[in-house]
Amino acid sequence: MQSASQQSDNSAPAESTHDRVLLAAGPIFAEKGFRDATIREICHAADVNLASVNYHFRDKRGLYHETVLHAHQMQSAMFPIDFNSDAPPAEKLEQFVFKIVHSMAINQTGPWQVRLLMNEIQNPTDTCRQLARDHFRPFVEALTKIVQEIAQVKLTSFERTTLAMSVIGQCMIYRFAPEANAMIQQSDAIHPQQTTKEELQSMAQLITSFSIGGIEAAAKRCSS
Amino acid sequence: MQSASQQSDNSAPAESTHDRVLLAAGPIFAEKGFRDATIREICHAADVNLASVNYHFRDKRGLYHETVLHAHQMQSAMFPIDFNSDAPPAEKLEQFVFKIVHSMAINQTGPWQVRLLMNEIQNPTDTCRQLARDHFRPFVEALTKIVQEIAQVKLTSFERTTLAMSVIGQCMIYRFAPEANAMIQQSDAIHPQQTTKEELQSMAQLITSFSIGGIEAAAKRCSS
DNA sequence: TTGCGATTCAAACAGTCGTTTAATACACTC
DNA sequence: GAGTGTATTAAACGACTGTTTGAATCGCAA
Repeated sequence: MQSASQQSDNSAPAESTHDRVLLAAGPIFAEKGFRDATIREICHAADVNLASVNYHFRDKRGLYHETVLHAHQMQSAMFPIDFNSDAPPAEKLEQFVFKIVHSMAINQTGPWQVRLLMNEIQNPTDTCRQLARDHFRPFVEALTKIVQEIAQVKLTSFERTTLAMSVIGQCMIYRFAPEANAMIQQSDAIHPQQTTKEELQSMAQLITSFSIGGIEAAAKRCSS
Repeated sequence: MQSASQQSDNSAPAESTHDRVLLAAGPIFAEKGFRDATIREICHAADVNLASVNYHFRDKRGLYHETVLHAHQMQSAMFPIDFNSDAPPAEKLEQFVFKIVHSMAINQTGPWQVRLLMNEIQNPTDTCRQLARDHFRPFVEALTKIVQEIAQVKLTSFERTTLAMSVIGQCMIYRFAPEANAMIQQSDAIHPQQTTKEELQSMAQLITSFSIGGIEAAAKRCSS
């Protein structure tokens, strides 16, 4: 197998074959999906031999698996969040919304990391199961707690989860189908292509206000 | 080309080859996606010759195109909506939410029509462009008008659209990634697999309450 | 029956894919 | 310099894909 690190220098251009393939695979898997991306194209982009994928990653799925995990940790590191904050719940909710919205809409089509993770979520493999267990579930559970705090009245498990999903749904709708979104809103200006930082900011604030008002209204309805 | 209708009887078993292929293709395209579905599998399921697809639909894409359009009109006919109702806006919003939620969660994995349309929306072809122009856009515009009515204060185009998308996002989040959703909520009961009619009902009511409260709260924030 | 267009059929075609193989080059120890 | 395990390479393999082809079959009018 691979020899950990044989290069002693840290010069950027001299990456190992392993890493060159991993980096090249990301955008290609993200754009074309697992099936339509070909090993030949990836190896060509990485400028390595065709057999490299099978040598370093066992097979195509192995490469895909590592690519998705790598993409997630890049994406996750860019937007850390404090799960144990003692800020008021409204502020914590704002943090969550900002994290999701910003991590999803950095630039036009979204970075390839986001597209890759979206594909994996929509067409999940074992990789997604692993991510769900280790990252997504704790995230959703933390959000659910915040929802309960904002609601004031005691909610059932069903109500809590539905409201939390409402918050997440608002943030993610833009990234689930960006192309179709652009088709629908077309040249009507709005957020598709090239969302500015200011638009992103006000979008997140709108969603936060919407969510807080929504949770309170729904909770009032639940208690009666 | 095909001879319109050569069969005079309406007996169910004797469908034309054209229709048998169309019906068989739906669930297979829905489950496996365009690329992974093979015309050999479709033709085998329809019990017709391999060359039938190319004869009746030109090529694989032609069959896919017709299959998606057919799926949409089946789905659309099942949940009609009154665009020109003069009911109070809150009631109209409730109608919209009910339509989306119900049309998306009929049974566990959703009917193949929903899956097929979701795939097309998430990975759009020209078929999606056609649907967006003829159906999705008018739908979103009608919803946007309702949002404006509920908001009371005059909203900008950006605000209107963002709030309308918030409503849609809440409804669709469950169907964009049903498998991943199940992974996250796992055995925690909740709505994934087998949503009952009652759950669906209360989910739609929760989302409606959430949305009305959300729109009012966001609008109040916008006007200040 | 004969002729004709529409449909169905078995078979093959041409291309692409992931993977394997066997030979080679490399880095390093003894 | 011989030996050794790792890494890279060009070439091929075998399987599967969408599509085409040319003959066979059917329904039906003249």
